[in-house]
Amino acid sequence: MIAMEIREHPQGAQVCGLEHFNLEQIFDSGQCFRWQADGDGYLGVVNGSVLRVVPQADGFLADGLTVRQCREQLIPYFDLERDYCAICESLSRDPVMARASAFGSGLRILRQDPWEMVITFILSAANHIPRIKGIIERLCAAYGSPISYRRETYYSFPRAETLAALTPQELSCIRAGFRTDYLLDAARRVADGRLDLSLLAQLPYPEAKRLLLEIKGVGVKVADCILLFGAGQMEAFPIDTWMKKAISHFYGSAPFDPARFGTHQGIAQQYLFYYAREHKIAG
DNA sequence: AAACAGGCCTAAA
DNA sequence: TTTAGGCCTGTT
Repeated sequence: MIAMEIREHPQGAQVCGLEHFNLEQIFDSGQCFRWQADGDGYLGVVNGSVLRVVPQADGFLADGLTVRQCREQLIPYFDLERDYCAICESLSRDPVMARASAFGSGLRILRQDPWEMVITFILSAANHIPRIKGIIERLCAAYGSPISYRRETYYSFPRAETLAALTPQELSCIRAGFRTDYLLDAARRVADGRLDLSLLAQLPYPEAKRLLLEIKGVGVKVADCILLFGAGQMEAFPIDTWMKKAISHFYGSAPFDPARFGTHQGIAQQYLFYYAREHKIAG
């Protein structure tokens, strides 16, 4: 086991000594929707700033960031302090998970903004990824703040207060369909304080989930995605259509309890989901 | 071109 | 408590 190191680089900050880290896998694992390929790396808008990261042999380059910025922003974002080696090893006692975790060995659970995750996964319901991305980009372009980066304009994710003040008609430009009313319910709850998003990471998983389920348009699956990708709740185990296929395919029709994977169910879910989707596993 | 999509809500048993 | 149908919009 080598140790992570962050050092200065002419072009930014360089993170090396990483194992179990692959940006391509991470950005293609369905947990984030605002990263795009950009030259030899990837560009995304995270917490109101444009970030550019470039894969390197045993880590990545954070373009234009200081070592300090890199440490403060990207260690949590990419979950770099968690020992994925140990988790894979433990999960691999299950033969299916041994295969899945080897296949997606560079996956990480991102720690994203909970508010952005609430809206993102509300929008994901009965939808395909390209369309989800389209809706989110139109939402940000219409109601986010412009950010200039290398002569291009990008947009931050809109604030809850901004969206809460809108009418469904004013949101029709994003073409979210029936999800618009759900989005507004979420925005109003957050804006007026009925829902305190800072609790999502603090409360025990079942209680945090209960809070989210009060939002219209948030069911069990969407709540689990929000908790896993936006609150670091590793007990969350979202089961969507792909996971249903994977579970019946690999584990049969017997009752399935995610607790079989121990305290890091959510990470197990990500390996299995990625494996099933990349292999187009059929139920 | 009809069916379906990374669900959820509501109504009805 | 479980189940069916509807839902905007886009794609296959």
